[in-house]
Amino acid sequence: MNIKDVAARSGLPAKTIRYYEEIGLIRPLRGANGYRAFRDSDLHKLAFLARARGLGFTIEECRKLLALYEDRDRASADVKALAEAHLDEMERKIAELRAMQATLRALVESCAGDARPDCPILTGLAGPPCC
Amino acid sequence: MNIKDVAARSGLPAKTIRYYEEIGLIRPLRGANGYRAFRDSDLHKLAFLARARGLGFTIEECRKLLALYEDRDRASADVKALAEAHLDEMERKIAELRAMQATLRALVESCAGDARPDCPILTGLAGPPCC
DNA sequence: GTTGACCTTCCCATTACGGGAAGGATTATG
DNA sequence: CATAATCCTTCCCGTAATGGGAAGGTCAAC
Repeated sequence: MNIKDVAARSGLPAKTIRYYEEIGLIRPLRGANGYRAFRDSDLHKLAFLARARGLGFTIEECRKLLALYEDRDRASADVKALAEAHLDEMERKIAELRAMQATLRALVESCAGDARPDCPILTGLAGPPCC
Repeated sequence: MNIKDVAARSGLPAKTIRYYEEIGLIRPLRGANGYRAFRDSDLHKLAFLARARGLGFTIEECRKLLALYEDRDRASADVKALAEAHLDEMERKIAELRAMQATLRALVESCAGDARPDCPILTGLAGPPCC
């Protein structure tokens, strides 16, 4: 398979696939013409990576997941630990976003949003709530 | 004021302050020795930027907010629109994180997490749920 | 006068790619 | 069989918002 085929089948852009090779996530063969020659195993890995990335795992986490995937003697506990760490990280990000949202929402709600210049959002950003 | 002072008072690292100057968010004066000489107005802007960044606004959004802040004839509606767009963006990100979380959480919950190699997380990543 | 704490600029690294150029290979069409 | 379209390759630059650290000038204190 050439790169366009695996791109279509994995859902990843060709650019991304080349990048994944560059950083050692996959090692496709090479044809006599210099073209990458992808095996089914490469495609499987790419599809795996596409899903893992889609769940928000970083590239380095994906690398570990792939290593575990390829290691038939892994302990599922290792996988679970990685996944739970990622769940925690997402939880943290959500909490952070919610906190920012809450603060901004309060400012937005106190803003008239009309043609006048008075704006509690700007004064809120300019200084501590009421000094 | 020198950079260390405004850094301490604004809560921003000196590096960040230099960067903000480089991209034109602030324009501190310069002393004869080449040191940046920050006025109170610079400090106010930096504090404003620190709060806006803390609420998740991008640098370009901060630039617009700062312009509105400095424009005494702005309409509060313009500020509110910017803030609401940002609220929407945060909402979108939260939804995305929650969706990823839900998927991953389902996989994690079906994983024994013991010394055995069988792992639904990995098989889930390897292929569509049940084909 | 010499530390030590500042300040400056400059360059490289980060994350995970995307755009696009320059040029070779393959395939399709006339 | 020539040529055009489509592929492929590598290479280099750009993103967002800094952080790290080097090389070197300045300033305050002792």
